[in-house]
Amino acid sequence: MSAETAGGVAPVLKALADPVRLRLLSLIASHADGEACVCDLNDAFDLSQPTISHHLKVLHEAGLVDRSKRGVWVYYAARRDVLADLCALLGSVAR
Amino acid sequence: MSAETAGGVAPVLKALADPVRLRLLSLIASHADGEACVCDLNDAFDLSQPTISHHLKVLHEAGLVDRSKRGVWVYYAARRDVLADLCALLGSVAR
DNA sequence: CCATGGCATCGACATCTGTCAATATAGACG
DNA sequence: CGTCTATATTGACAGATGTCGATGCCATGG
Repeated sequence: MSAETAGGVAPVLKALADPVRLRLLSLIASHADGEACVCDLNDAFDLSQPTISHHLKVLHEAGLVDRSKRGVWVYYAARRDVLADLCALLGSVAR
Repeated sequence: MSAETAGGVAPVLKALADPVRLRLLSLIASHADGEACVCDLNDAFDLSQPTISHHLKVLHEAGLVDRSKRGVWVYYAARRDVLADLCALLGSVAR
């Protein structure tokens, strides 16, 4: 793997490398339509609302979730393609 | 994904979430027999020998590489199965 | 127009992380 | 034994990270 590739992939892995963010992404992806409202996500954790907001921002900035505001609510949607690309890259290292 | 699963996978992802360690693992895995001597790895980076040793330790403690000493040299071998399991888990989230 | 509720941002704090120079350890070979 | 040579450990330091309370922003409803 080139240094450039590694430098590009590492931030995405870093965004995933947290138990809270892993569960957040999993929760979002397992929702119907692959998107979830922040209000639902807040209730799933014993963490403050700003902390969840922070983790969602990290996932978003890594390109792992899309963000869309509809009325008062904000929905985050999982980027399955990004996850699949990452998976393919790891698979190529394993093989 | 359960909190326990997330808590178990996150440390492995954290070990992977560094450009140097990604390239290290990739280098090790791409070697014949899937293992590489530390002396080869040191030369591939513009980093001090202790720093490389530190990163290898992180990879080893995460279970991503095996360590075997043969004479004066130490060889690290990629755990392809662990990488494959991780890949499968990410794939299940994406799907 | 003001109050409320959902979400983001800020500031602060303790902890963790990546890096290096210095030093230790441990085989191999005179 | 003494001295290389290869690798690991230690100590130190700057910068990043996860968390919270307080606060700000923005739609919606009275």
